[in-house]
Amino acid sequence: MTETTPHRRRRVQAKRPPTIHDVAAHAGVSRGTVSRVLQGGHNVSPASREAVDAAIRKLGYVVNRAARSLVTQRAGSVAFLLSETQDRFFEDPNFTTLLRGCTQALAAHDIPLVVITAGTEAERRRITPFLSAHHVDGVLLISSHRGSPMVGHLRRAGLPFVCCGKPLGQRGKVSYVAADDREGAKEMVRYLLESGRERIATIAGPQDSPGGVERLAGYREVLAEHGVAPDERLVEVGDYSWASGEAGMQRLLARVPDLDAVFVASDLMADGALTAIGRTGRRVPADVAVGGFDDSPVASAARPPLTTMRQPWDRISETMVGRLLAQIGGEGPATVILPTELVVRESA
Amino acid sequence: MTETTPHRRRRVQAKRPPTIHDVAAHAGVSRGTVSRVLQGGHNVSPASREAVDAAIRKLGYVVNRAARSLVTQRAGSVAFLLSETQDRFFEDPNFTTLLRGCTQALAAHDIPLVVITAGTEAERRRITPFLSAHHVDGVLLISSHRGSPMVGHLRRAGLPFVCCGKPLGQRGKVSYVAADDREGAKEMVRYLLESGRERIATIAGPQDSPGGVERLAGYREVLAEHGVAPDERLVEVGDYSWASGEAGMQRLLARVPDLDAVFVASDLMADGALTAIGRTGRRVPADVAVGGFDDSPVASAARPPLTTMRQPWDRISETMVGRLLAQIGGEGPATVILPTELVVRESA
DNA sequence: GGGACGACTGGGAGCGCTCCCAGTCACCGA
DNA sequence: TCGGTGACTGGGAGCGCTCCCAGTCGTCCC
Repeated sequence: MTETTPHRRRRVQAKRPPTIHDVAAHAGVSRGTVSRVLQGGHNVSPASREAVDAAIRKLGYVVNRAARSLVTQRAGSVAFLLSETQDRFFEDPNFTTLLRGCTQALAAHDIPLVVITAGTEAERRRITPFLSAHHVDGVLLISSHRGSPMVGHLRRAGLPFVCCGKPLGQRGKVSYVAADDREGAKEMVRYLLESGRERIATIAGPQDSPGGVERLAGYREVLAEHGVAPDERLVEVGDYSWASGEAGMQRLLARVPDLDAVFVASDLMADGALTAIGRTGRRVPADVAVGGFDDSPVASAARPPLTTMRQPWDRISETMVGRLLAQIGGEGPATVILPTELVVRESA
Repeated sequence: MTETTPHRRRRVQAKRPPTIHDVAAHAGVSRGTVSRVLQGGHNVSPASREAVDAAIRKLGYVVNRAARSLVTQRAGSVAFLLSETQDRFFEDPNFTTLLRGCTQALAAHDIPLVVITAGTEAERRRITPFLSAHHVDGVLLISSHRGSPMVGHLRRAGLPFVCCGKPLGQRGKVSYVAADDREGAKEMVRYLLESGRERIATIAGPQDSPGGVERLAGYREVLAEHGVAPDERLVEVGDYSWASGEAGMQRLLARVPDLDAVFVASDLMADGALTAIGRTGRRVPADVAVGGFDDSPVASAARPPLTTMRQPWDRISETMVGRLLAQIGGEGPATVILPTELVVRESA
């Protein structure tokens, strides 16, 4: 009778971390019971729960995410996907605020955040398999441009996602969270009007970005509501960069020397505008009032500090994460618009 | 004779993604052979390899990372760990540059980057189990302060890690990649001396950060080498923030009105210094030359644009990733110092 | 008394991989 | 002819979990 040699291989390794099996043995219960405690402890007697908790603490047990993922078919992580030319985002001061907010909001749920860039076609090709294989459970999509190709990819992959800002040029229902750009712009322009300004110019954001479009629309709307005749010579369009703000302001001042206020669609551009104004010898806010948008760090560092509309980044990131988790949990898409807040400093 | 009912449960679900088994069946080989192809194709006949590749393409097969992790005991991902008060980093323009560089360098190896913050004690407690359970294979540690507690944690967890910048106050060998702060500072001060400046002040960085210490040391060293008597009235210490640069410059000018140059340890502080100088009616660079450090975006946006030392962020992040992967592969710790580069603009 | 029910538990099966052993087959040199 | 060797392959075992089924108890109601 030959003895069966059951190739017990058991990789030799220095002290493997404890498994659910060890915990079960220590607590004198079965693996099933430990697993039940791990996911909330329903249908577990108080005595068992306590024994398991004690064993977990004693052994320093941490669940093995790979094993869990394998059976639950869930990655247990979420992606922060930058679908945009690198520089545009990485130089945007709002970007880090958003990243920080999302990281924190997810940390509360114990969900790791994976950062992925998809600025070029090559990068998109590389990450598509990653996404369609569901190596993350959902995606926070950061893209400011019209028609990001990622929206289509994500839909096809069947991955839940939430956009930051309204995605332009998309058919069908897309989840997004955005600040109320139009209402924010209106409030700022209204504030300028009410503080007695009469010739209010604007430097808008790029017209292929939702913020750019909406803020310009808000500007026009308020003026119309107040019976001010539209004057296209008072409108410049920038690209959110410092330089475009400076250049835009220069053109505005050349065209309409007696303007007495300007609503600039981003703080960075507003800072550039400040420089252009200063160069002509005009004083801010005495001669020209300047209103920005974002309340990014440059706003308080600018000279004079900028009056601006604060974007509620904390709430935006929290809401994005909340929505994403809801969608991963099976809920349908939704859109959330959050109010902005006027921050009065010295420039207006 | 009761028939054994083998509870074939096989979760019913809409079209599961193809597994290695499906690929094997399609290619007419065994799972083992597919697996071998997946990891480089050693000991696989060309015919098999080709059949497997074709099957993979046809089925759109993507390896299941969870399953692989489970058996290899490797997470297949790496952490970007911010061990620092949130704001300090998230407002640092270099931070995003570094994050971008690391993401890109890792993307080339198909390794996802997980962002983790550990600014507070509570956060550290939360992430410690995550790290010690090896939910990532290694850590890129971003911390500018003396004695980050994370170094100890990581050591205890046996996780490979590489610091960005020399970690202060650490015993034992720690891997790090840093710019040559001291040599960079020396080059800048040398440049100021050679362009005829005689009373050169400095606004140093915080003295609990390696950059702060080294750049100040470099400043002192060059002056000594050139036979300039040390004068502590010419030294101010800031915290890298815009405001501290402005305040420091104000104090310097009050104390030593006839200084004709200043070496500022960061561009952000240098921009603040510019404002303080401008307010006194002095001209830059005619009256006071200003040299910064970093070559961050503010350097070119400043008025006048800053002459500064460029930190080689791209190479730093690439090198950090390279070192980390080497350590994950079993190599020992190492330190790498990369040269900085003088960028001459208008301020000096 | 007996059936129904709810609370709780144990443990088999299986998630999709990699690892490793035992082959098989051709080829070579003695 | 035969053993040895190297290239290649198949498939069992097992990584650490969760899921689910089949139990085992009390309890309660008819």
